Amino acid sequence: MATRTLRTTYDPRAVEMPRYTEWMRAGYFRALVDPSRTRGSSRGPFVIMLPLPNVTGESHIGTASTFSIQDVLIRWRRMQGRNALWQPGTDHAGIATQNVVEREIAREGLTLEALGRERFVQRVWQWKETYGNIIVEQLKRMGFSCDWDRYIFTLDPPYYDAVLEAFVRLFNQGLIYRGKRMVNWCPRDQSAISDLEVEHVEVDTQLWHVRYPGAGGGPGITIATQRPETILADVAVAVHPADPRYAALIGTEVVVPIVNRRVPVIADTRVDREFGTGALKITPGHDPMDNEIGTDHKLPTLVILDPRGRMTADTGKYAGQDRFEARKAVGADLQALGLLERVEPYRTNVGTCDRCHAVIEPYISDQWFADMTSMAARAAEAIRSGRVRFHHERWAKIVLQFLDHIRPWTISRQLWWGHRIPVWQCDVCGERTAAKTPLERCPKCGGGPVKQDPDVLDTWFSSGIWPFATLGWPMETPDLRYFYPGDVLVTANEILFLWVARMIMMGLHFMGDVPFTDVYVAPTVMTLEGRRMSRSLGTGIDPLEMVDGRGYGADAVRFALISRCSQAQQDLRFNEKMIADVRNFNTKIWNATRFVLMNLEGFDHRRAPAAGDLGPADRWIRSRHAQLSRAVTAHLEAFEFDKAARALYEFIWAEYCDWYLEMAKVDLQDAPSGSARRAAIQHTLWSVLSDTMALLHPIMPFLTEEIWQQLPHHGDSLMIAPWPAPDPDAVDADHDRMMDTLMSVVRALRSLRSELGLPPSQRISVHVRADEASGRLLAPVGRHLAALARTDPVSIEPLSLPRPRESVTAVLSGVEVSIPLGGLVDPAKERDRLARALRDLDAELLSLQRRLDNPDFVQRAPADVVEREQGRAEDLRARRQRLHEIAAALGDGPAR
RNA sequence: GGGCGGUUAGCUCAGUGGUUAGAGCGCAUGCUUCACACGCAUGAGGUCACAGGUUCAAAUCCUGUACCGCCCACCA
Repeated sequence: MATRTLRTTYDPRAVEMPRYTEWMRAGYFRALVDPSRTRGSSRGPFVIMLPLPNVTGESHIGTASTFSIQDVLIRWRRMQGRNALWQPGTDHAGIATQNVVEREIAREGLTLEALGRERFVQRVWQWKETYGNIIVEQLKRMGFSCDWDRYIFTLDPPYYDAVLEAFVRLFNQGLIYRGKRMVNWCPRDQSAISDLEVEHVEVDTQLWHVRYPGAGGGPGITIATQRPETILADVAVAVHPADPRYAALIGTEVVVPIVNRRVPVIADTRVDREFGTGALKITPGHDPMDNEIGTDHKLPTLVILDPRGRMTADTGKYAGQDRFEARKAVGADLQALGLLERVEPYRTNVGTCDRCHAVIEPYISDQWFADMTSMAARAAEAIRSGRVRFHHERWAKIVLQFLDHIRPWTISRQLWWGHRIPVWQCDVCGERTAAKTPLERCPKCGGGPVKQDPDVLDTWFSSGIWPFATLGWPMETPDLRYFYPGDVLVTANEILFLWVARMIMMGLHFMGDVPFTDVYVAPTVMTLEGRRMSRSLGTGIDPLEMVDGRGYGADAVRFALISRCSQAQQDLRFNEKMIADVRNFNTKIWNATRFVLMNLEGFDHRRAPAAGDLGPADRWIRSRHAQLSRAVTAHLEAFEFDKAARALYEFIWAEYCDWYLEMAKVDLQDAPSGSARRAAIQHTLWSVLSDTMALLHPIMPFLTEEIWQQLPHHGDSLMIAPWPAPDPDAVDADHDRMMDTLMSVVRALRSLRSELGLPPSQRISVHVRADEASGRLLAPVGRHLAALARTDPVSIEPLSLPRPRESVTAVLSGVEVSIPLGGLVDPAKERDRLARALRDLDAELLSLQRRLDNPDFVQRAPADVVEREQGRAEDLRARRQRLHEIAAALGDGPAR
């Protein structure tokens, strides 16, 4: 073939997108039911459900990292021959999307009310058509090999139908019920949210100490509160029954300031005597614990805040004030009344809405709840029995903790964008009926007109059925039978409860089986300072900006993230430099390929080299490659992506490029064109590089495909090439040892050269003297030794021969290398060098000898360990002896 | 308040009982060595957070302490 010339740098921008288009066109991402590839077989299905990004989503380093891991798994399994399905889609993301569009219409001076439900929902659809594909395009740009033909949006009609089906079934099973409860209310979003959507944040606030005078004119009781505005809704003051300070007051009445309401002093063990004054004001309308206490003591519930968090009309002068405004106003009035004893600074947690960050209001309202108790128990059992495994396994404990303490799930949202709750209530008899198709009349009383519930479902309710609803459920489709249950779920730890736990619960409930067997929890990507990456904080790295803006390419971003995804860490500190480093790695691979291509004239891959035609370097790199291939596969199987990436990096750079290619240069010089020997070298250059590209492909699909296509004899895409099977026969301990010896000799020579200030351009003559074993190892690579150390041709002589005079010598195990310098040897420097070498050797020998002199060690340590240490000691003593000889020959031997 | 993780070279991290603890980056020195200066070579740099303990042997196992981070939690 003709020599190809390639540029010395690789431009990912020029190749990545066109290549992706080609893959798409070829249909490589597609997964189809194939009964001949049976479940559980080596060619059977392998399924990953993409953690569906929000339609409002944009490229984010966190998604880039979890999705890169998924693509590694999918591409690797696909190459292994599995029928790999990566199911993509996007989430309608109820509150998030509604907020975005609400802001949009607000800019036009419109409000929700003015627009009306139907027109608003239409607007959101319009918005979705315009912007909803951004995230999909970004995923494609990263090279992710999802089966886009199967792309699903959670409000697509079939998926919508599945969501309603799930609701109706749970409703009819009595697992969904309606109730008037205290829920987490977001005054900004005007909706209930679930416990999991509340983010607790630490804030500095104040603790107000307020006196409630006794109804009979006594001093009364002083309480401590963070929320003086809720005093208006107080219905009691509670103290601990065993608190001597207040024992006499229990059963008496005190007067709530401002509203002058007489309320009882009650006793309840839930009061903490240590906190504040030990007396607790009871506000059942605005505090969860007070609500419980109020219920138990049959106290009335007063409400003084409206759904927007403003004081209600019946609060007199405070009516209409925001809760925080009212807090100050009430505080001032208490002060004026002389009932505010003191205000102290106080640090505490407040609940905020995870979408809009408004402070959550505990609020009593009518909502739909799902009772998850039995589902959680089954999910917990599945995890405990190992049917679902977590990586790292510590996450299992955390999920179990959640499942073991499961609480009712508030599933209704007072929004317009989402799956509308399929419940119709009869105007006449009040009966509520769940049905997938709209009802006209009440089925209970037969005639009453019905109205549909106005609320929509929690977004996470619909994503909980993602693993099977995407495959056609509730219909028994071939897809569902073939692809469910799936295999791996890769996600960030922040949605373990919101999503992962719920998929396990729903999968077991509706499908009778877990949705996946392995959950890999990816680390959270942080800045170098340990701050969360976030666009709003300006601390983020935008992967797309790295890929195209900075020109590093998708491969570099993927490798940089994956090589640092260790299971042990829950954080991943990351910066742009790490991506730039991978770009350098890519250039290195690219140039190694150029070198290989330049040396493939006349190469025919069908001419498999005979064993005798392979040189020592060829055998060594084939041996190392076989070991690499085994290691990479094992690491991927163990979800150790960082180790797989590092093994590849190490092999390519430090073994293939730094040593093998340099040695191959020597071999190519020696092997005549057209010879079998030359063909063997070419075959090694080509096959090791090709197979390494295959191993690297799941992590860096674009560069590896590009090189695969440049290398001769690869017709089809690397995407569908077989995963390299390690060749056990290639593993060659003798040649591994040979190279170890060669490397240490070469390094010793380079080190001497550097220390003596001999520039690389200066050829030097060296004497290598070796004992029998080392001599045998070095003899076949003498030419390489000379080339790598840039010396005149060397002959390997027996160690028993005398050292050359007037030379400097490095002493290795079984080998000595000497550089004759004639009169240029500086005895002082040389003595110094030898003294340092001796000092290191002695230190090592000393600690070793101490161990060997310890009878406990010799008796108790395993025999092989003792034997090895004895061997080492012997070697060290021999080397020390030689160093002493050299020093003695110099005269004025170094002080011991 | 409960739970979990981390602490190893200037930085980011490997290293889970057995050589004198490693890598990449950064730093220093030298190099237009015919694939690559986004490179090559050589080198400096660590009392493995601290204190106890177990063991013939501890960065590694156990206990405690400190600091950093995360999750859960109705002490107002």
